[in-house]
Amino acid sequence: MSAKSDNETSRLDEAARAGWLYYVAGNTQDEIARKLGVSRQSAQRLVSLAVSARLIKVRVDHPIAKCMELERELTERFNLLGCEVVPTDPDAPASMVGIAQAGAAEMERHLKSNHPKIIAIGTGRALRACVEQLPTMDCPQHRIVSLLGNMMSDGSATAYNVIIRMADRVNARHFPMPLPVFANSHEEKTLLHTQEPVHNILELARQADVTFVGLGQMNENAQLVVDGFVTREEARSLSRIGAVGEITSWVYDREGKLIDGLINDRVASAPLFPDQDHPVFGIAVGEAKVDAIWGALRGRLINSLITNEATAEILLSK
Amino acid sequence: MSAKSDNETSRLDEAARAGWLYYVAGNTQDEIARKLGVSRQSAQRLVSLAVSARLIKVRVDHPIAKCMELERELTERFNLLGCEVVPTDPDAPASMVGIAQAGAAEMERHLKSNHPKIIAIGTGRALRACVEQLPTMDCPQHRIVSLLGNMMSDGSATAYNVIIRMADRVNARHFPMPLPVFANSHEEKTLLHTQEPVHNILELARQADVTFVGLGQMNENAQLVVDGFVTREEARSLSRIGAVGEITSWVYDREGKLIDGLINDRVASAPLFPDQDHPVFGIAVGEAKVDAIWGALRGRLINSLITNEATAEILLSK
DNA sequence: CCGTTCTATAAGCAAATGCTCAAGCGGTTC
DNA sequence: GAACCGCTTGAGCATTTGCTTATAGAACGG
Repeated sequence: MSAKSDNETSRLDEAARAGWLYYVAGNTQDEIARKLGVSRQSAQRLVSLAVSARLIKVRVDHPIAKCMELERELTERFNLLGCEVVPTDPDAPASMVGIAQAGAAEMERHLKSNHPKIIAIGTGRALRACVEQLPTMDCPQHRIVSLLGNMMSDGSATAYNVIIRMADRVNARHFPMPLPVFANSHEEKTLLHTQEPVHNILELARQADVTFVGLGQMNENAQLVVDGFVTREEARSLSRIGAVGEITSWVYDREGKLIDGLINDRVASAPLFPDQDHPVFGIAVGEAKVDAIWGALRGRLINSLITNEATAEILLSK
Repeated sequence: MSAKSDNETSRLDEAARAGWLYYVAGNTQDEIARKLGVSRQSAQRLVSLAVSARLIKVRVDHPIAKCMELERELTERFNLLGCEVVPTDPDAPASMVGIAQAGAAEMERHLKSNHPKIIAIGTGRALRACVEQLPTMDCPQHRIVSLLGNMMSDGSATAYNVIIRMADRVNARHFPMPLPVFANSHEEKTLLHTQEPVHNILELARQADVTFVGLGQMNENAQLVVDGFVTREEARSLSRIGAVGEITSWVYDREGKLIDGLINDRVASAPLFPDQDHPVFGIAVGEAKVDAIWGALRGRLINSLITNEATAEILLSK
């Protein structure tokens, strides 16, 4: 199934062994070199390969008081099903470091279940980072369904194809959405949605046991603008009429209400089901996203949150 | 409940934060020092505290081919319910490093269950090492029951009081066995076992959902001899009539059959229930233990095994 | 068969890390 | 109030690590 050569596999195997000797058994790289019968440089390379191939998983097993407190406050204030707040690196307050690990851990919890689950996935930088942190596993019992297509209207694909990467890592059945992000008109969208396969996928998404989405801010730096789905001009008008964020391209205001008309008429993504019982994780960090997060929480477009300390503090100070 | 001062707690909190910045966010200790507003030396101390307080958990997430293969062979040959083989440090083939982590991970799996479980525990260096690796958690739903007392016949206690440490770490109800390891006679043992509280504990042990025991070899270096429960002379005679190992002080031969009479008449530990459906993990490493492990597996005194590569290889070459 | 390419090894160096020791600091004892 | 104890801090130093460059050998293709 995998295209890896024996060569590469045994190399990873050696790397795992070196990583084990280094991180678990506490050997120095010199010792590892001797024990494995290679040069110190090779040992160093093996260890660093083990790290970069994400064979080495580190977690901090201590409830950092501040983060716990923020989780508690957020959960209470927004009646969340789940909430995780990770420490912030003061130099990179909007970095995905930590968030990615936490998100991956949450995904892993669900994936490890023997009970078959439907896992719905949006797109975006945050989700991509999370999926990159997933270990390779074997989960044929689960189904991963995409909440939105990743086609431009001309048929070309966008960068953040999260679902393919995820399915690849965890070996699960997956259902990418064979649609553009935006239809050319409301009518076209309706038409697309009635196609049999699309209909099935939308149905799966509706039944998802757990959902993970990224949150986009709605201003001139919006991902929708960067990706070219929405013109700078459109973004400005959306912003002017109160849009603060988007989830799977559904644009909403500070109350978490979807904006009527405009581009929401043409969004081909699976509809959002606010206030359901199954967890819907929003994953986002950074001051720029605070309004988007706040709106999504208010309108219960999401009911679970993964963010960092700095972002959580701003959210709670509003 | 805990005797930790606020001071100590906040120090651990800082340590966790430093550990997070170091291991997860990949900062250097200089950067951490700056971000946390302390000297580099303090940062270094915090990081090393985080490690020594076992806040930092590292696991290698790669099926090392050799170990997998050994697990498969052992499982097949001895029809095991569970088997884990960890890499061996060539310089310390009988070291608990790795074994302890693997054992702790197995324990953690059971402890994390919401469903209340009865977990039975023996004693010994291996089990102690495993328990030391457990994170602190809160598991009031489970019951931990000791399979044997830890009293000398004069009432003094022995070193490896595993169950207390374990219960302490995971905050579960626990049932130490209020008995000496050996009674003075078979009659006394029978009498002791009919006492109400002892009877209850034995009953709990019988119902255990999962059991963890260490395996002792039976020669002049046997733990039973070291601890002074058995004289060197007795050990020699046991060895002469075929004893190869002991589990919770029950002595058995190379077929895994309990040795009739002699000290087995006086063992006050919970009886062994070979061939049950619930996992009974034996944890042991080292060439010296191979005969003991082999016998226990043959007689199905254990049905699951945690050991290391080197030991597994010798086992399979027999 | 030769040249090319790739990889492992070796040497060396700068940065990062871990450790030791002495000084400082707060509290306690006499 | 002086001496002392325990603990933390800061400085210096030895070790370890990550990275760069040079070289030798193996693998490959023509």
